[in-house]
Amino acid sequence: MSVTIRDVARQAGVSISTVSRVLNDTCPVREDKRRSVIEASRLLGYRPNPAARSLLGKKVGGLGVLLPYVSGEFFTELLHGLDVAAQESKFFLVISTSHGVVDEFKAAIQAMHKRVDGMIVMAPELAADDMASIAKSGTPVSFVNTYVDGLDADVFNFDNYGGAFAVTQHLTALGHRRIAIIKGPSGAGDARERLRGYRAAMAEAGVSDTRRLEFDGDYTQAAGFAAAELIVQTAPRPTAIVAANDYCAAGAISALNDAGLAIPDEVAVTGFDDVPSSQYTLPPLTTVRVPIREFGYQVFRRLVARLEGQVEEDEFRQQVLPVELVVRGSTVGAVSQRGSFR
Amino acid sequence: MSVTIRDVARQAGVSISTVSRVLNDTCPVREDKRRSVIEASRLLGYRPNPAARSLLGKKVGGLGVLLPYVSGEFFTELLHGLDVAAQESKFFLVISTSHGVVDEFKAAIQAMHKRVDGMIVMAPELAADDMASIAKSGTPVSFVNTYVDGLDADVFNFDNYGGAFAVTQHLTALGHRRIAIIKGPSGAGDARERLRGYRAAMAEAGVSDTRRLEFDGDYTQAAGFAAAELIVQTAPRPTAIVAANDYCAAGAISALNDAGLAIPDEVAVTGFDDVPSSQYTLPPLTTVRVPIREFGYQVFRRLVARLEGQVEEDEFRQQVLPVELVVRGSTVGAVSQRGSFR
DNA sequence: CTGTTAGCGCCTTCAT
DNA sequence: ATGAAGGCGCTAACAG
Repeated sequence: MSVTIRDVARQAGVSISTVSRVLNDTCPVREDKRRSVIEASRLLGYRPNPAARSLLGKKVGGLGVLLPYVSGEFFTELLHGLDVAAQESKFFLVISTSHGVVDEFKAAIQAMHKRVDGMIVMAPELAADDMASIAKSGTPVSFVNTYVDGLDADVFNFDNYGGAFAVTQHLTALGHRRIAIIKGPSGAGDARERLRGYRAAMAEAGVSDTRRLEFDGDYTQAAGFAAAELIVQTAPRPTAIVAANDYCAAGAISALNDAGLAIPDEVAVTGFDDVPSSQYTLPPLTTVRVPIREFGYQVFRRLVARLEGQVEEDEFRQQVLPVELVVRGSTVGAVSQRGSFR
Repeated sequence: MSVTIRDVARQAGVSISTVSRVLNDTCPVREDKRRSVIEASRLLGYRPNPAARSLLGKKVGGLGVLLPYVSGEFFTELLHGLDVAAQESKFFLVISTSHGVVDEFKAAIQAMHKRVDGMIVMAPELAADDMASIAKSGTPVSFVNTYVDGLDADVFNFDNYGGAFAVTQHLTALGHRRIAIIKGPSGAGDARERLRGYRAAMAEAGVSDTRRLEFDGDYTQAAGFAAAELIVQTAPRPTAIVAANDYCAAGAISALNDAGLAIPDEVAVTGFDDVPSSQYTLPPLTTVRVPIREFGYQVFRRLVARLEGQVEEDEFRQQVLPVELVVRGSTVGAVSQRGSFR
């Protein structure tokens, strides 16, 4: 086995409590003993066993992160923000993915038990009561991108509604009226919010019935491609497409290119998220910028504040982070301007 | 506190040993007791405390991953591969980053102690003896992208030498002779290997002295930009640039565009890694494809095999994974072909 | 100031 | 087949 506190005590010629006191700096210890403990500890290469500490009810120093995936630019950016915050706070990150499968998700939650002091959870597919029970499990949790009310947890969302409203309004302001939407997965709260924003902006422009303009999708490029193929066959053909996210928009752009339709002159396209690669589509994508990394950072900081007792146990916050419209060539030819909508 | 094995025992009217036996399926237990234990356990929502288990010398079920960063397409892809493998093997991932700072790295290693059963480490900046001491720490370790001999650990590398050789040879075959290279960080083993490959291919083409053609860089886009600015001022001007990685190549492309030089007609450019965005540079980048995700997966599997005792304790493997030349528009105009070089 | 002791939750002999 | 008891490494009372 590895070296324990007892080995250090023996080596230093003191009791184990003295070693503990020196290493944790919890009570004053005579200088010579203190020194010999420190030396013995270094000599032996002693590392306290975190399991033993944890057993005594101490914090373990880890934060769990539960995401659908780790790949894709969205999650990458989120992880980056979390990582920066973790480094600052001396927490380590335990990461699990659910791949949208509820069972994998629950298994991951189980696995986190007692291994982390808190959790950051993004689980669009999870039912409200499952979330509630996680929130009550004893481990503090922050939910991300979650539209469930009354959780005993902090909840952080982007302004999905506002962003979708803004990008749709941008199109109506350009004169578009037949604006199709490629929706996100029907179960996901963020996708619903984006749909709501689209409908509201359409209604404001006088289009109150959008049923014929709504097409199914699931945030993937493939779905965007397939939906756009349907859209271009619709008569009268929509003059613009609001895609639920950037990947989906990228798929739509491919389909429009295949169909020989000019973007934005014959069909304009918009996305959502502003992942880095959206600057490089042809034409570059008009979209809604989401400050993902900053978002991750803030979520983390708030959770750490709670763990450190700086937040009342029963004080929960529901926070909506602003987003920003980014106008590029996929809606207005040969122009690249950016505007904030609030 | 949370519910312990004792609570379950009381609820089920048996001893804690019986509970343990039932839950771990370690010895036969009378059917009715077994059932009441299972029910009690579910009723109370019992979760074994992993800290207590770990204290008894059991595996903790986690794998540590230590990387310079989590952002950037390279690390993202690597994480993805690791994540897939982790999910399969029911391991959780503990992730830490060093940001290239040796002290952060060492702190992270400390933090992993006894919290994980094994570690996957990528630390280009770490000294050989530090690696050796990590390898001997008791926790099995796999090193990634590491050029240090004689480690008591598995070591996985890409064929950095071969890839650089191939991409340089591709240029010499096109007739180029004044081929500049923008190097990676001088301390990094992979960068050294890439430089070696470049020099070998140049020598093969009859250019044995490349000193005037070598420019400093550090894998960043900014460095690529700066280096290319120097390169275009060189007389006689190089006709091609081998960049140490794709980001660096992207910076060089920007600089060449700013200088009004046509790619590839006046200056050809190559990268290394084939990160996804390299398909979208203008022109698309000729580069070396590295199967990063697959790589992560394999590294993980091998480590798990070791943890499960399927590998002899003192059997270490040094593995080099093949790479592939991808030819795009940045070296040959209006063509997009892909070839394997081995 | 310092050593001794009692657990934290669990698994594992050792008896029964 | 099952219960009692010891101990993993550590911290925090409790005595000196």
